[in-house]
Amino acid sequence: MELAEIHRVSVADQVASILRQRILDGVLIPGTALQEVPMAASLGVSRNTIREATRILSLEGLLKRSAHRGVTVAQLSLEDVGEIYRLRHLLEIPAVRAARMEGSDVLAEMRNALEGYEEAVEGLDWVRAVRFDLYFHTLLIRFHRNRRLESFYQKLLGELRMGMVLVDLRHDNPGGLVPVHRRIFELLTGGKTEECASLLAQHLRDSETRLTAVMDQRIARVAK
Amino acid sequence: MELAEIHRVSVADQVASILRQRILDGVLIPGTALQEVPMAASLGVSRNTIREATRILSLEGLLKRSAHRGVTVAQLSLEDVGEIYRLRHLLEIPAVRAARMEGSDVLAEMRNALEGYEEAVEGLDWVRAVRFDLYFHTLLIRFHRNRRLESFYQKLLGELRMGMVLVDLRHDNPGGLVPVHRRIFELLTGGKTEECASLLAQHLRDSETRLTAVMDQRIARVAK
DNA sequence: TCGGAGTCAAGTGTTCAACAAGTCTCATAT
DNA sequence: ATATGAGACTTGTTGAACACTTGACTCCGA
Repeated sequence: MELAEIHRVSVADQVASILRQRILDGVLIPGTALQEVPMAASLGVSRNTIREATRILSLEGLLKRSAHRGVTVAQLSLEDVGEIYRLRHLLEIPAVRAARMEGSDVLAEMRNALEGYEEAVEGLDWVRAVRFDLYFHTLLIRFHRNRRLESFYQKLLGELRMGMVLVDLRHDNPGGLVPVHRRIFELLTGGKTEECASLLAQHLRDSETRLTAVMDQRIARVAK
Repeated sequence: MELAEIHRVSVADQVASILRQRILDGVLIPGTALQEVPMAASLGVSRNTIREATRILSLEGLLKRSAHRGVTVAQLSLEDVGEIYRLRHLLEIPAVRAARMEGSDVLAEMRNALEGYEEAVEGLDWVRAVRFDLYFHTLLIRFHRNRRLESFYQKLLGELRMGMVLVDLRHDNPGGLVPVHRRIFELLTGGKTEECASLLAQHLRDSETRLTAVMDQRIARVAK
């Protein structure tokens, strides 16, 4: 008899997962106010459980709580984006330098991420594309072989993803990014570490510029 | 009339702070089991509030929850220590390279931390010494000027502190570390960035070795 | 018309009590 | 000595209640 993996997750964690997914997939838009009673009713759980879930997500930076005023879906500012991208440089570049290919399970997963990304782009599924894009970068971080860093990074990219799913696919075709990802992967597997690092740095700069531009437009439009 | 800073913190947050302090000061020893009802009674709050607080601290890595089995104060393994120290290298070294002295409020605080540390060592107050030691390093990170990184780092050093306060002062005199901290500070203010970085790296290696040795002894003693 | 004080509904913060669902202990039987 | 239950204990979750804030609305006077 095999040892079965039992799925024992607390209700609060499950609720947190559901909400997290809705936020990351752009179903819940930044700024949206969430009320405890309606949420509890719609998910079929008690208010206390909802409160635990929102507590979790606020510590992850996806929700923002203000006392007696309720929780809202967090909104990334331009400073936030700058901050996160500086961290991406700080952490991803050393990651490719630390990369060792020996029997790496990471590479296989990266190939999956790459293919998922390319398919999503081809199918014009923006949400999926963003998910695979950031998943690819998370895998880069895995070369540090550091669980704490990995979970921190996942949180970081979660915040970013929340902002990225909002950009409009028609104005901002991500297709141009496909070759970059593939090239990064090839340089990495080819052992051309320094070339890979500098291409990655360039890619990060481009990505930031692109996101910042869209956010600027959005801000301008709102101000109008 | 001035705009007064109002201190409106939820009870759950206050409870979390109290428990956090007790853990970081070594009052609550790693491995200790915490029960909800007695805690709630002793702190004069409800069970729900206690649960929120423990949820917070478990996300910080200071408590460990296992379903239906209660929460215990987290215990650092040797792997954890290694992981944390690798992150310290990864983050602190670039921090001194990024350091810019222009009108820095950080430097003044570092001097405070330094003096607090030296006083604590002189007074043989180990808990205080560890607190100031790690505070000094937190300030180093501040040169990155990145709030997310800072809060992550604080969490990291919190975990470490939980382990460090346990070492026995008599067997492991930290006095020898005083000059190192001061020297790092001097090199930093003197603009000798590279010397500072390499001294810091050495200091981190020493610190890890020292902690690991004590933990090894402790493990051996328990196994006996 | 405008601005401010008082009023009120709605929502969050916190507590309490109850029950469901695991876990641990310990006495019992083999 | 090793399984096996029964039962006590603890955590997980719910639902209801009440205190406190907040924000909007009304009403009033200038």
